[in-house]
Amino acid sequence: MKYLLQDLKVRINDKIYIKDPESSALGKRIIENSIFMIHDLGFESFTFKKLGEKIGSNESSIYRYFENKHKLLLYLTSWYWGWLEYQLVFDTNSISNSEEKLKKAIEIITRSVKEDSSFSHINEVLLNKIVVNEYSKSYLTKEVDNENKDGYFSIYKRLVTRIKDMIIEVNNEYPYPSSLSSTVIEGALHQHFLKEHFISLTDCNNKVTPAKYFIDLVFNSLRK
Amino acid sequence: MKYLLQDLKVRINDKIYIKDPESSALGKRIIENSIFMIHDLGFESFTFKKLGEKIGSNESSIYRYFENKHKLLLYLTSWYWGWLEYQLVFDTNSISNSEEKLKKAIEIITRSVKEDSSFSHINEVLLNKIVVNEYSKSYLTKEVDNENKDGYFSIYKRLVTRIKDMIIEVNNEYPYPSSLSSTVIEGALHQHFLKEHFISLTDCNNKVTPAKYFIDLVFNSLRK
DNA sequence: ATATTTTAATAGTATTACTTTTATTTTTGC
DNA sequence: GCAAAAATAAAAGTAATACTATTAAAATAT
Repeated sequence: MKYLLQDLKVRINDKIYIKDPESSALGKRIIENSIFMIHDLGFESFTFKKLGEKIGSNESSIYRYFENKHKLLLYLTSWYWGWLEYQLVFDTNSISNSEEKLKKAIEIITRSVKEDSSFSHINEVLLNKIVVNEYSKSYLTKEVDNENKDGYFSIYKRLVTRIKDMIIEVNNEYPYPSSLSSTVIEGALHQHFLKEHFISLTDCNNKVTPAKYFIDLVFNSLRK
Repeated sequence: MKYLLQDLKVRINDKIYIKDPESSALGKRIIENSIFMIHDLGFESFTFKKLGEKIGSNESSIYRYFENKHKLLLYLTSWYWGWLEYQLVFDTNSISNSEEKLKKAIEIITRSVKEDSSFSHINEVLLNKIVVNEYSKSYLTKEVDNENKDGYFSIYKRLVTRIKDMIIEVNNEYPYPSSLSSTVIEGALHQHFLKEHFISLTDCNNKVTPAKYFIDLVFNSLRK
């Protein structure tokens, strides 16, 4: 599988960038180092000027790739969801039993990324942490409806739909498959955040994974 | 109940503000109009300068009350959670049946605020919308651990704990009461957001309330 | 009526989030 | 291998943000 991923290029909506960062060495350095910097500084303190300094390049050159840092965040998070979707499809495709398939799917989307598959300049471990801490900020904006129309969230939406379809496969009478799917995906990020910063608000810890909690939650809801 | 609320003053951690906005007419105008402006502009575009202009006052005067707009957001959201907690306690206190009590609690925390109880300068309808759109931003920061230590999120945490305790009352063998509580409270905000901006990702709409979905979710999990 | 506190007005600073222009370097097409 | 085109770097500039500091005026409290 690692092998196959070597050639994977996640397809990102080309309105998100001005110039495709995958198309040049500078572009790749922008992506690689923006992940380090956003992880270190947090999205609010991260600026293109600082990034330019870090990669020994100019602020204005970065603007040739992304209109602003919000678009860069959309790029990074879209890439992440696309990467997760690939794993989801790959790892569940051969499972014929629908319960098992859904269980596996929940495991994949709720686990924290432990090792950098390092097939590229993208560090998935850090990117996963960025998504936990920053993803909400990409859509909790006044521009969300326009950006949604432009398809900026389509990969994420496709992922929610995939899980929804698996839920329906298990129990087609369950009345809230979309809400349950979005709850699990968003809730997983939230439980990971709580685990790090508000331990009294979660039961997840070293021993109890979010996967365990969410599998219990989902299958209790789908019992007939 | 409206009557009783007239005298309610939500107690906010006094480190959140420099000068208590409840203590002066200017302070109250700051709160009242910041709610209008954050709702209109979104938190990112909201500034103290604009607020100063709107209330016919000076930017620097607002800084006498709040260190920065992040602290103002913490104030507003703390007030909101305190107000919700009051309703929760008030409306569930007399219910002796623990299932019924939890059901009522979920209804209260997942409903959207429909009418301004207008006992004060605070518009709860708009504040509820602000919480849906902006609350995550108050804790998804690099300062969260320090601010948590300083008790900035204590009202919210107390609310999560109250629901957790009600969950345990219904089924003390359920292994994830804290996670379930935090999932419902955070998930309710999320479902309301999806309802407005990503209808394909939720089953909630005019007819199906988030309350309905979450009551089903919770009680399916608590069945013995 | 005076002292104290609060608010308003003004000005100033450092930083952000860009844009523009021009020069230099790199790539590519022939 | 060279010219043209494209990409990048450097520098400078702008408007806005997120503040701080100072001083004056107004409100209030004793």
